[in-house]
Amino acid sequence: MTKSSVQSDETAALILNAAERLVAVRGFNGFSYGDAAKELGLTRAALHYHFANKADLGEALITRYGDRFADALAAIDARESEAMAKLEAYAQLYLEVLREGRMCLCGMLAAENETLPPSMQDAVSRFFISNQSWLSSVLARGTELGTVELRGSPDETAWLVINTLEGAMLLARSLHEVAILQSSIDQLMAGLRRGTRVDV
Amino acid sequence: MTKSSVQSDETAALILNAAERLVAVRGFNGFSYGDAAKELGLTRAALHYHFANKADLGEALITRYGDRFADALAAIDARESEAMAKLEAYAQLYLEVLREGRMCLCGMLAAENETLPPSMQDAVSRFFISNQSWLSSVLARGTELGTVELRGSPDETAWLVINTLEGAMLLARSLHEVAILQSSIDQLMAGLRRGTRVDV
DNA sequence: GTCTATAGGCAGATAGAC
DNA sequence: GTCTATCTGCCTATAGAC
Repeated sequence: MTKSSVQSDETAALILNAAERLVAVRGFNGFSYGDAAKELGLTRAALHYHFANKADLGEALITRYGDRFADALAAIDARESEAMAKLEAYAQLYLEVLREGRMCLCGMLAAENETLPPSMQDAVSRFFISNQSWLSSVLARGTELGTVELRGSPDETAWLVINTLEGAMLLARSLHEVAILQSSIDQLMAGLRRGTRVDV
Repeated sequence: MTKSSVQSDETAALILNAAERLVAVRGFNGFSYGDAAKELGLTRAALHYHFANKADLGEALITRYGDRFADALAAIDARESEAMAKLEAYAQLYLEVLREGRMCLCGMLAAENETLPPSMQDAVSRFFISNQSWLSSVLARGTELGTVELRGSPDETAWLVINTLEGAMLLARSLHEVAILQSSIDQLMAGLRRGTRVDV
């Protein structure tokens, strides 16, 4: 790999960093090449060299975000063996993003779905389906082992977990109240943990 | 009231109708005066006559939406006396909006929060707090009467309900799968209804 | 790779005729 | 109340110099 191509990759990564934060905070439609260029001390033309158009940049954003999320899930699998511990770690990912004042990138893009290029819509869908699939496996395994108690199927419950976390993030961020997410996580986990339910 | 002022009110209402749908589908940043004007067969200048600037239009949108939601909650209170029935009816409001292919107006605006004029941010916050307050009362009353069983305080659980519904709407809409919301509603309700929990 | 310059379009907003 | 015309500014994107 030549020096210039390394620099190119590094610049591309810096652009993705800035763009990811801007999109997660302001939305794809509230973000422009000019915003990112300004932050990086570059011109808009330089950004177009690395990402020819906004749809390309958007796709790259989602792909990298999805890859990073997949890595995080693999790390959780390597670190935690018990289902509830995995779920707690999963929820912590959302809390960390919120504490940076961001939305989940794909949660933000889901809101803007109707205005996104189809390639980005598809990438967002894949992100959620991948998360749901991981969660569903964790929930199914936890049920087998008796640490998790479901009210619906693992698939349905997996969606409930994602929905609750994404929605709680949305509300917590707009109300400037992290506790809104924290408390929803606590209640969600209490509802899944076997042996914490109080009546019949 | 003169005929012309009636026409003005009617035109203003038509503008709000078109704008509300466009914003709930495309977002405030994905919406323009031109979009609404085109739908109504008017010019952008005509819209500026009724709503001088976009922030004014946005505030009017939220105010009217909040008033309509408050009316719907009052109708629920008049129609249903039991807490779980009220909660089911509340959830149905979200399902109806989703079936029209829309997001909750304020859920959409919550995502775009950081790019909104402060007056709109405040109005969105008030909307959610008003909903949370109503839900909290319903949950507290249901607990007293023994039809509802909470895992947290009524306040915390009220946020959980809103978060879950907003998040489920967000995901269901972007994945074109109404069942994602329906199933989250079912699980949420099952978790609140006394006597449906299966273990201790 | 990054720049300057620019094209071409659409945005929000206003002025003034009707 | 609604129109046409216009201002101003920002946007995405490209061409071509360095």
